[in-house]
Amino acid sequence: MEKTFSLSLENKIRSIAAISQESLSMLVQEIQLMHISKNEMLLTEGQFCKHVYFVEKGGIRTFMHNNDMKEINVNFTFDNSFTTELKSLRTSTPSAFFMQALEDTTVWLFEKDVLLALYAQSHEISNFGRSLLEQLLMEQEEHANMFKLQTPAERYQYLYDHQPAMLQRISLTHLASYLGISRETLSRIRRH
Amino acid sequence: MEKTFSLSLENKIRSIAAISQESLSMLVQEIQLMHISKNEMLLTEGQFCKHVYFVEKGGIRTFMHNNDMKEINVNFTFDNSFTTELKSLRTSTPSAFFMQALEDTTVWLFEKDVLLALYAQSHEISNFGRSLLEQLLMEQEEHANMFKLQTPAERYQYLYDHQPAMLQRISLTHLASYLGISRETLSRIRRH
DNA sequence: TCACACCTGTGTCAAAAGTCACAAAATTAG
DNA sequence: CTAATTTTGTGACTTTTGACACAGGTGTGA
Repeated sequence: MEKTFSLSLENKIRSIAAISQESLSMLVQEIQLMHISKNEMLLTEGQFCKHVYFVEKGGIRTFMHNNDMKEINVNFTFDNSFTTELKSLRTSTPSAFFMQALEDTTVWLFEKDVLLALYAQSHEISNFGRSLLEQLLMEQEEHANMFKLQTPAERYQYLYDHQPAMLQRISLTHLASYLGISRETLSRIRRH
Repeated sequence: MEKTFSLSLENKIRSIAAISQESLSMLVQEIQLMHISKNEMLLTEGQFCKHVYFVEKGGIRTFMHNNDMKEINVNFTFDNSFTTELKSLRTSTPSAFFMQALEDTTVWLFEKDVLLALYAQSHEISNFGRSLLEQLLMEQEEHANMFKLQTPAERYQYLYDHQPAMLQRISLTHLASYLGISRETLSRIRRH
């Protein structure tokens, strides 16, 4: 662990909510920088998630096991994005999910208890927390609607159009379960 | 429109976040009560959503049209629950969704601009806003995971086990698109 | 209470996706 | 650089789901 100025993090925070230099300093004062290597776990099933994560560079997949013990990916987080396991974080229960680095990854850790204290001290930080949640919820709703409105081929096309960079960094195997289809079907969709 | 004391609303707010009597009063001071009859629209596609809704009694479905202009239900909200169209509310864009009463329904309206002002005045109200979002996000994540982890029959069984009251109030036709399957398939699943 | 609209169940068939098996290609580790 | 491992592509077959058609049931409003 170390700590260094991060312009990309500062820009990201400012893009989510207007914030003064003072509040920004408070927010990033106690965060920790962490490097994790490809395939290492950021969070394991059963652990308590105590942080909000900001992926500065690299990629994280969030997955769980289904009834057949197959891995099902539920989220991918790449450069300059926030993520967490909200249910575990919020309710202080063991995580049902794993979080694993897809590449060598640099992550800033925002500790839950520190954040809660900061919310009480600064309206700006409180607004930032709420805006971040709003953004995550809108993304999640959009993703959920993909499953109801579109066929598997359309879901793939949607990512192809809206998140082309993601497709370069996620293996077909991992992408398939994220789209709710089998590896073979995705391979055949991609062929055209 | 009228205004009346609502114990169920007060209890709901307190269950989401600890709040003093003073902050609670501020929060409910300007909200409006609205009755809408079965099949009436609470929000129409293209309108700007300007409120967070609390359904005191009754039921609301949120739906949109797919490519074939078929109605796809994306959410149901019944007694004692909050809902809104977050994307429209948050980004001040026209709603992509319709919201319609499934039954004669009583709704409290929380105006967006009033809420934003209150967030700046009271840490407790600000915390309530964040907690409500956290809760909505956890529900949404759980719902999205249903589609990746479970078969249509398992998804129906899940609702049967976790939200039995909902199944009594939603028509099979509406439920089918919510579960991402055809009306006929749901009918056959339900037969056993 | 009667007519009409809407909702639900079901049979038949077609289309889509899953499963299994295995080969080819790509990536990784030593 | 090479062997081992992992990932991807594909064929054959099975299972699941969707689409269409239509009958029977339910509810609603005039």
